[in-house]
Amino acid sequence: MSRWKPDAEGRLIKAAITLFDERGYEQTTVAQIADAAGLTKRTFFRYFSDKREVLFNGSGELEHRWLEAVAAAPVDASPLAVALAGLDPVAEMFDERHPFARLRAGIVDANPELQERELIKLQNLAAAIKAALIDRGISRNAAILAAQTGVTVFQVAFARWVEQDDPAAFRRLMDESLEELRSVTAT
Amino acid sequence: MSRWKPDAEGRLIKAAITLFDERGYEQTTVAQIADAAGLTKRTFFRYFSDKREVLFNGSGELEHRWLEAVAAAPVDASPLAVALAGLDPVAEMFDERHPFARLRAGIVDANPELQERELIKLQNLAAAIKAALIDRGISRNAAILAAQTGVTVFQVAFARWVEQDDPAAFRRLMDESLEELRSVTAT
DNA sequence: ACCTCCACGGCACGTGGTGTCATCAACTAC
DNA sequence: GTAGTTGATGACACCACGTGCCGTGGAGGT
Repeated sequence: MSRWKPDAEGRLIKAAITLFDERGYEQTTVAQIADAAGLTKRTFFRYFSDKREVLFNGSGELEHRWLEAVAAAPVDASPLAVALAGLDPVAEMFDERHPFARLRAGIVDANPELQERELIKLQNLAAAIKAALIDRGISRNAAILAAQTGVTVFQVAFARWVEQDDPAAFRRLMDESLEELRSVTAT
Repeated sequence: MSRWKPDAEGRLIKAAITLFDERGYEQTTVAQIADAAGLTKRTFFRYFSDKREVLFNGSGELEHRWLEAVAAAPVDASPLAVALAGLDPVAEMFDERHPFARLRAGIVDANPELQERELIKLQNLAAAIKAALIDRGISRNAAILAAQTGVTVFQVAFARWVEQDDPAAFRRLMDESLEELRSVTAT
């Protein structure tokens, strides 16, 4: 028999989300999370660099998928089209996580610290996309703006997807947001 | 003779920036800042809600100026034009603060915590602009995208302004960024 | 002469986050 | 099967952030 129960990280995430949802983020202590997962505070910080990070487990996969799609985009595509190539695999990734995303969004929306973390994750994503665009020979200026615009479209569409009921609507909402952005910037 | 030296807040800000620049943000303690300003830790937290906030003194004025300009924009202006109306008074505000902005940008760039705070300030600004646009009768969707786009243009132009040498170039850099954004989204 | 105000000091406390060492099942080597 | 090694976790001490609470004493009014 093994010395410890398996999947310590998963247990911590599950315990954290449950407690954040029940009592709120600030009212929940790291020690309480660790305790609920049958672990200690010290172990929590071995898996997550800080208390917020336990809610941002999926951000690595998001960035990974997005960058893969960017790398696979046609060579003759426009900067914005390349940046937006990430939207397809990302939409696919979210289709099955609608209930979880809602729960998590409720927690994040209720706490400024978590919103800050969410924003810097998005900025890191934009920076990575920008670097990929520059690698493709796109100018620095166009790369920044295309990457930032792509992430903005994602951000807006994500917010809409969370607050409506159709889990499969993500891709459509992204297209709509992009179209609205074009119409706004055209004037 | 008065019991305390005047301008406690200003002394705290000055001491903080000096110490952050010399030793780095994380290596500087709130107690050290307060001590350098001839005050105590407790008093620091009466002026600033947390350690980061001492670097974000100007954000209130920035938002105020921007929103004033939005309110004063012509009734028939497009959503994006209204959102961008804030760029003029804001550019004017920054002309005289180029050296300070550089010093501050160096500190912020060296620390993720501070970048998070900067991002949420920008998001709050975008949210305020969005609300102002909605008040003017602009649709929710267009308001979000116009506000977010306006802030993105500001953000990009600000970064360029800090890294180049002409303190008066802000307005021009904003126009260039906007033009590049139009060209990126048009394709 | 008295009173009220209020900016600040002082102190205790909870929590986040880290460095360091101990523990002990599982795995490896022979 | 015995010995050594590895690696996830516990245990503990510690520091800095941030807050609640009360004390203090000059400024300014009556």
